[in-house]
Parts: sequence; structure tokens; C-alpha cells
Amino acid sequence: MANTAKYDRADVINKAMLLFWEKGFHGTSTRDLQQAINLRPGSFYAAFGSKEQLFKEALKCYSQKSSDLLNLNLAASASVLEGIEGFIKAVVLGQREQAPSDMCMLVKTIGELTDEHAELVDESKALLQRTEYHIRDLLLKAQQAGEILPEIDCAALAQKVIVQLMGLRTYLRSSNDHASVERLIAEVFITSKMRT
Amino acid sequence: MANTAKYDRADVINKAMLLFWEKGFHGTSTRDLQQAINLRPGSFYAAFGSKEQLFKEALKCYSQKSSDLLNLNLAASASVLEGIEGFIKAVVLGQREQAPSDMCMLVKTIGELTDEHAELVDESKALLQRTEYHIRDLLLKAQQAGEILPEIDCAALAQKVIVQLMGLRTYLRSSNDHASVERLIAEVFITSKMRT
DNA sequence: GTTTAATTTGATCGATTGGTCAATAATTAA
DNA sequence: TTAATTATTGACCAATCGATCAAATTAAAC
Repeated sequence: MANTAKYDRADVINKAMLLFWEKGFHGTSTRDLQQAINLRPGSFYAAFGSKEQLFKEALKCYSQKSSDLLNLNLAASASVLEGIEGFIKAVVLGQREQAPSDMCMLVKTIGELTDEHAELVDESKALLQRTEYHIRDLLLKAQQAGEILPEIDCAALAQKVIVQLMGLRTYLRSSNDHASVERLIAEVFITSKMRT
Repeated sequence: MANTAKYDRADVINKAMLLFWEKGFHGTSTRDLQQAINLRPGSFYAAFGSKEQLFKEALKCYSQKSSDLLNLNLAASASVLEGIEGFIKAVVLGQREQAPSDMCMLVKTIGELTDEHAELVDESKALLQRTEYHIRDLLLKAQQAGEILPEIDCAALAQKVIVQLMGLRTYLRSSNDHASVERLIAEVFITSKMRT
């Protein structure tokens, strides 16, 4: 055998993710990355192959963190619907000081990149769709539990939730109007909830 | 006097706008621009000073086109509310083949750029806010005309419209699900409309 | 302790970036 | 026609881009 890597791959990807999330694909140079993760070019390219491949790993890392946050809110809530609402609040408002951007990294990516980086755009689209399906399944569970009106189409409601998430996070970045966004979040499920 | 410029400034800015809209600020090189608008570096920098200044002009051009489209839909509609709805449909779905991107150029810009280009971010934010105020004023007019329920807060409704526009255009780019987006547009004003 | 294979390092590559500038061409006022 | 002023051209600049690679270093296997 031989020498072993001195860096923690997951930690390195996480740091790269934060930088990419903040500055975008084109706005982040490989030197920025190498400095942030403390790797010289040789190790960098030996570990990740290219800037594009590292960005792809960063996208997966971001999506995983997002999924973790959803599960965390579900576990901490009495009902599924409350869990989803907690997730929305946490994503849009909760992490304002720690997150490198108000906006969703996947949204930023499909906004920034073109066919020239089709693999990254497609990966972002796929991860967004997975999130939508995840929320749809949760909404169905909530509906079976009697939290959502039976006549509601949960697949369509999941689409609405994703549209709201995209719109609200972008609106917050644009307006910085924390109070209005908080009010708008409360309206997301207002017409679908079972009256209690 | 002396020599006169051979290019049409408005036309040149429009072409630059289309390229910036498609590829973003960082994704568009000055050589891309110079080729698209058929200007050599000297004329280019004599006319616009820098890539950043041209981008700022492109933002204003984009916003003006958007405003023109809104006015066009208002003029072609029987009521103010119909005009706004026509505008939303036109912006989100109507120009799919001609526009260089599904997404709003202002949204793409605030998503792509950071404090490093604060002037461009701030300009985008300001133009988005102007659009919101424009729509709010129109909604108030519609309310006075009895098209919108009197208890509705038109400023809040205008915010919702902007959030929907941001979200729907982004969702269309992500999913390419034309039919679902069309269905979601129809729901924008559903709870605010006066029953007839 | 030596061998062996993997990692780390930093100089360096060619290409591209945003931007400059002196020379040339073109236009109009006198 | 000439003089004055402006626009156009294309070579060119320093800086940065993503990426490569040979040499030096490291640690596990024997």
C-alpha cells in the first residue's frame, strides 16, 4: 500500500458547496476552491477530476443537506403538515445568517448555466424533481392522516409548494422584506388544510 | 464636427441584452458581445465604458421591454385584471421560442451576482420593485373598478403576483411542464376575484 | 529497514479574460 | 480643399482561467 489522503472528502465537498452556493459556478475559480479547501492543484484534480465534477458533488451535497433539514423538521413536529411548514420556514427564513445565499443553490444553478454545462443543469433539475416527489408523498401521507382536505390533488399541491419555495426565496433575496415573506408563507397551505 | 457612429445604440444594447439574458454576466465574454453586436474593442469601450456598464444598460432595456409587454396586454384587454393575467401568461408561457431563457433576467442576475457587482444587483432589485409597485397600482385600479374584492390588500396581492412570476418561470425552466404551469397561472387571482 | 504505491507540492502550461491604445479612416464645418 | 474632430480598427497587455506534471514526500506492506 501507500500514502493516505490527509483531507476529509465529505468536509472538503461541503466547503466547496458553500463557496459554489454563494458565488455560482462561473463566479468561483478553481483557485478560490483550492484555497478554501486547502488543497494544491495536484491533489485537487486527483480527487475531483475537474471543476465541473466537484460542482456536481456539491449539488448532491446541497440536496442532501436540504433533505436532512426536511426530515429534521418532520421528526420534530406532531404532524406531517406541520413538519413541511416548519421546513419551509426554516429554508426560507431560518438560516439567514448561516447560509451563503437566500436563494436555492439548485435554482441558482439552472438560472446561471446553459447547455454548455448540460450535465450540471440536468442534475439540478433532477434533484429539484426528487424534492417535489418527496413532498408529494408526504402530502399524501398527511391527507391519509386527515390533515389535508380529501378533494385536494397532492401532486398539484406539491408543485405549488415548490413554486412557492422558489418564488419566496428569490423574493426575499430581492426585497429583503422578512416580514412580508413570513406572512406569505402562512398562506401556502391555507386553502388545503382540513378545518379543525 | 466629425465622424458619426455607424451603429444604432438601442439596437446594439438590445442584442447585448439578449446575450446577457441567455448566458448571464460571467458566462458572456466581452468578445462574445463584440461579435454579437459587430463592434471592435475600441468602439465597444468608447461606447459603453465597461462590461458592467453595458450590462446595466441591458438590465434597463430588459425591464423596459417587460413594461411594454404589460402595457400591450392592458391595452388589448377589456379589464385591468384581464390585462395583468394576459401579461403573466405572455411572460411565463407566451414567448417560449423567442426568448433566450424561460427565467426572468432580473432574477437570474440577483441569483448569479454577489456584492462584487453590487451596482448590478441593486439595479436589478430596484427594477423588480418598480414592477411590483406598477402591478400594485394596477390592482388598486382594478379594485376601484369592482374587479377585485374590496377586502383584498392590493399591495400584498402584488407581492404574491411577483412571487408567482418568479416561481412559475423558474419552475418552468426546471420542469419544462408547460401544462402544469398553465394550470397554476389560472389560480393566481382565484381567491381575489369578484364573483360575477 | 526497505520496498512499493499513493499523495502532496509548486512551477508551469496554453487559452482566455477584461481592457488599452496608437494608427487609420471618415465626416463635417470653415 | 483643408482643417478639425470623431469613429473605427486590430494588435496588444497584464491578469487570470482551468488544468497538467515531474519531483518530492508520505505511509502502509513485507
